[in-house]
Amino acid sequence: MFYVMATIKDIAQVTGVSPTTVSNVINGKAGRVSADTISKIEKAIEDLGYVPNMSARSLVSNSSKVIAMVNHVVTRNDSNFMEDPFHSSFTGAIEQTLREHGYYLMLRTVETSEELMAFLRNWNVDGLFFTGIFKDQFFDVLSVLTIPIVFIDSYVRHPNFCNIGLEDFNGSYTAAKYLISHGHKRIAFASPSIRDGGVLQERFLGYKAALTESSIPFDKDLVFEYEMDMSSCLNLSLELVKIPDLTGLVVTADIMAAGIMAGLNKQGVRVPDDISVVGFDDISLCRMITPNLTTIHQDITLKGKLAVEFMLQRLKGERPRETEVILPTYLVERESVRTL
Amino acid sequence: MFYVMATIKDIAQVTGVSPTTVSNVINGKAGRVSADTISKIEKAIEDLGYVPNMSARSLVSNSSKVIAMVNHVVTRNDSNFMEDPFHSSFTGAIEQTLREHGYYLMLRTVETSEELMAFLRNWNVDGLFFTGIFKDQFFDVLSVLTIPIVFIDSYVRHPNFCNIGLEDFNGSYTAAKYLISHGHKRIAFASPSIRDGGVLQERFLGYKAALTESSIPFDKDLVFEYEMDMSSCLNLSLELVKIPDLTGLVVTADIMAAGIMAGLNKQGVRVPDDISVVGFDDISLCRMITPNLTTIHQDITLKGKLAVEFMLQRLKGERPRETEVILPTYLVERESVRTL
DNA sequence: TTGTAAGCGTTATCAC
DNA sequence: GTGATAACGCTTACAA
Repeated sequence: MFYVMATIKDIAQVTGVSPTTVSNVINGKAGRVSADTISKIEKAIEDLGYVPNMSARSLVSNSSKVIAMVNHVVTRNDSNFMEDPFHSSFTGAIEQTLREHGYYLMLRTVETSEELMAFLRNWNVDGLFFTGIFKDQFFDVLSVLTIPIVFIDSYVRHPNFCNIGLEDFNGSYTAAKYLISHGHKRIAFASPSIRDGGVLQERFLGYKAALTESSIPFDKDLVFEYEMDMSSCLNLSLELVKIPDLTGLVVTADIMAAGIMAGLNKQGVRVPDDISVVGFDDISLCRMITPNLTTIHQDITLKGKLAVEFMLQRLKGERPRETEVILPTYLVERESVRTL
Repeated sequence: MFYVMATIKDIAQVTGVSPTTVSNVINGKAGRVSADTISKIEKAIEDLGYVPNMSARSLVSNSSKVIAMVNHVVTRNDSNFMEDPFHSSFTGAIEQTLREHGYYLMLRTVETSEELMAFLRNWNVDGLFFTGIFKDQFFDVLSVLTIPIVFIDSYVRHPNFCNIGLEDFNGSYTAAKYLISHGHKRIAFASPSIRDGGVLQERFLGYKAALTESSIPFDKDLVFEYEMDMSSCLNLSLELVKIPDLTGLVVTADIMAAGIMAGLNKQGVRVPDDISVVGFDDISLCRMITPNLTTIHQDITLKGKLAVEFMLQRLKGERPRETEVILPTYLVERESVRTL
């Protein structure tokens, strides 16, 4: 397949030593090898352009150096489902750090537990990042595994797992409170489909708690579950303008907020004059739209860093003292909220 | 590592046949096996939860089923380098189709040819997606390979490679022409670092050609190479407002255009009243910002589809008649350009 | 300090 | 139809 594909045997032959010795040198067990042979072998490795065959290693060593980033496949509104700046910056950052530590990143979406399990065993996967899992989903499979598993944004607790989470409840709570403190009373909540035990549910509960705390009756007609893509946002804005007295809106993602605002704008409804909006995430988009979006900030870079850190620790066999990190959120005040 | 890890041998033992027979059944060489044993074996496979060990397969068969998506690591302005909706939607789409055909996707960034080569041989990679390569870069390595290679957005021509490209020249040409036809004469060009033989160079040349064709002298002080992140865009907008008589701006990416527009806005410079802007890509963001961004459309989903299609064809050993597809671009008229 | 040999899970060749 | 056996490239006891 490739021009040359030197193996340990080739190196051994050229150098006049045994495969074992070559292997020892490669694996840094240099204590057992004379300086002379080491340099001879290293030269041969260089000359022949030897690179280890990971499949062979994996086969014999029960460690594949493969880390998987698993996404649960979600029903998506067709095409532009992932015009979501998150995953990419995230995945990129994770790949980089992993690579620096000698690991390889596989991407995979799965639909069922069986699929997941099969995949993990196909490749003898060493570690697992899992994003956006819901309560009980895949739980049967995952809790059986002994490899390091790092969850991102999941409300699952288990001693075997690490979780990098976010103050989701708190975030939306703050958002709603902020609107309330600015005189708003009729506040809607917009989010993609809210599922049990998921991030969005927490955010929803935060929103609700803020209302209750301020003695504002919760009105479930003000909760809108729409997809994040542009046309869904447009449709949603059509609904919003029909609501009498609506003055505030809490949204669970900046992109969605931006889409809605564009829709409202088209309807002649002004933000923040007619409706005030608070987003979630604080992506750079917030400063690109007019008005600049007031939002709940989260540190996505840190999230990625922590996730890999956890993974690498567990990979080394260390057990991090904390099995969970909840990153803080805070409100960034911009221009999309008006005082009533 | 996992609770059970059934192998072909186990299946053989349970069924009372030889590993060879099991292997034959698994690989659909059923012609050689009696219907009776087949069903026995299939049952055992089910019962024991057997899944093939890909490492072993890879080792023996010279085919790993691993497809790599390789990105050239770019100097990036620190963190939020990849807040770019493209790669993620792209990668996601590719993974999905690949998976449906029994392949696995590895993500990898590389800095040098050696690194790339080592990686490919480490895993005996079956196929390669390569994004954003520049002329001659990695060329030495890639032209030696016999595995299918699909380029995306690369100006490299070679009989071994497939390339999914875009009318980059034409896109920016159209953008500039559009501005010119609306009465603009001082038109700047904003882009991330323009490298020889890259996509951005083509776009730059398109812009330049439009000027020349309309007898507008090219002024290299109107070419701005800035990163795409928000703060670079802000800085760039600071420069732009200093230029006397500047009325038009051609930008090579929508996100960048949006960032610049936000910056201009902050300076009290209005789009399109003071400066008209044309973007590139037509991401959903265009309809979220005010004014809606006039831009050059490209079909990113189609790009992904074609890329996998090419890959799968070549993987099957077919040689596509065309080795290159250049996707069309066209201008989408919105609100960011004013007639002078 | 170095070498021999077995074995990881799979497929392929060839014999029965 | 079915089954030994070897081989893929590597690591690891165990010898020498």
